[in-house]
Amino acid sequence: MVKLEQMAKKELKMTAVPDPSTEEKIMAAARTVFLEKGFAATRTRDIAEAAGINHALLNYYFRSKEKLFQIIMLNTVKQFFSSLSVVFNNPETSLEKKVEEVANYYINLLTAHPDIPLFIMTEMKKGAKDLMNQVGAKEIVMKSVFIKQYQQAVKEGKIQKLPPVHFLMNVLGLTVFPFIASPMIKGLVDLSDTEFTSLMQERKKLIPIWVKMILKAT
Amino acid sequence: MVKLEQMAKKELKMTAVPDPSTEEKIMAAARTVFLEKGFAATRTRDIAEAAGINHALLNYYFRSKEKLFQIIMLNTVKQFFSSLSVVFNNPETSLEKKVEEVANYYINLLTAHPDIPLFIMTEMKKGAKDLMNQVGAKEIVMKSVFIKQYQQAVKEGKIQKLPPVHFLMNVLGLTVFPFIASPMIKGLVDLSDTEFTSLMQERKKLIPIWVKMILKAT
DNA sequence: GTCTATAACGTGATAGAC
DNA sequence: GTCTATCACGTTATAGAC
Repeated sequence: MVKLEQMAKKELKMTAVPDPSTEEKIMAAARTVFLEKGFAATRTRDIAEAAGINHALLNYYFRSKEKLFQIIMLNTVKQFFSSLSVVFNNPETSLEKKVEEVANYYINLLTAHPDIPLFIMTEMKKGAKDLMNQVGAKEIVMKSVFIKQYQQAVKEGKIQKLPPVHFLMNVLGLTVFPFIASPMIKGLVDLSDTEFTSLMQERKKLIPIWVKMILKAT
Repeated sequence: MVKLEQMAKKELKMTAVPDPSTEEKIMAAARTVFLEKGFAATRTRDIAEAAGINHALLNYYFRSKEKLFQIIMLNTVKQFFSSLSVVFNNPETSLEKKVEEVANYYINLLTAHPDIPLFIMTEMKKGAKDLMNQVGAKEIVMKSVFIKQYQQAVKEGKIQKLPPVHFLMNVLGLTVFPFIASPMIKGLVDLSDTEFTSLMQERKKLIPIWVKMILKAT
């Protein structure tokens, strides 16, 4: 498990390296293909081809498809929660400001990488607990300044008295769901990719307003 | 394509038949397994086992895994949109009432079959357009009384002036997203299945209130 | 480290007896 | 219609030359 952690770190450091090593090329390609097709539907040959390397090298560097997948998965989940941690634990910003920052961050991230949420949700069905522990998701979210601020606001009667889970589901639902459902949405309303993207940009401003209303509702 | 439609209908009529035929047993089992694992990860042998039949019979009745999948897929999407149509096109109910009914319907459906949304969203990446046409999803939603009421309310200045897509995403996001993300949510907050279900029951009342606030927000 | 060749296995599908 | 046996193929993984 330590080994896996090390290799996972390696992938994250892969930014702007002059000439990517074979190992790095494989990981980059694996990330793309796994995210697009999911574990079961991707063949190691697809990854090798996308990486422009001989497919035997994949096993040389990572032993198995499964191991390679675990590394990619771990990093993707890490990415999903890491910046959330920064935003959620900033003691300087208000509850409302945090919502705004979360919406902004995720809409930017998912506009660039729309496959992330469906990938994470799908693969979490096969073992969420392990992953959540490895990235410390529970601590990041539930022990955050954000939650404390929420509970304080409830105590002061400023917002509706409800468990914070509802609030989490609301913010993520409003922000992340459109990306998950984008094939359906685009089919329903005849949206081009560009039009969809600008809708999401609009939501950066709208979601904080909406959430503010939701919080006060009785 | 006519043939496929007929077989798809057959599956829907499968309720409370005294002794299910082999064909029906296969479809029921296929539905369960496909919904749980997705197309790529399920083996026809899994389906045969779940149905309690010889795995050669699967090909005898349905020619291929692919054909069988299409039937299941079509019915699942149909189910997802059918009752929506009834609710959305009722001229007797108000906009607010419709939101309430949609939330109620989906929370009931997804509590019983939590795998449906992730299944639909995943498989729609490989061809949403065809499916949407086959079930007439675009007409059901975009030409509905619901949309007309929405546009009327905008014209009268009763609600915020925004394209109805945002509204659709909001209602579905608040209602459906929690089921998609349930493995993550349960991991974050340490919820049992029962606790999760009762949270969703709570949302039946909350979502209509929240949506009302969202609509008015400026 | 990288390649070719091939092993080992699983899976979808069919032939043919009953 | 149902079963057993088997084929044909694709896929992961490895052995071994370079």
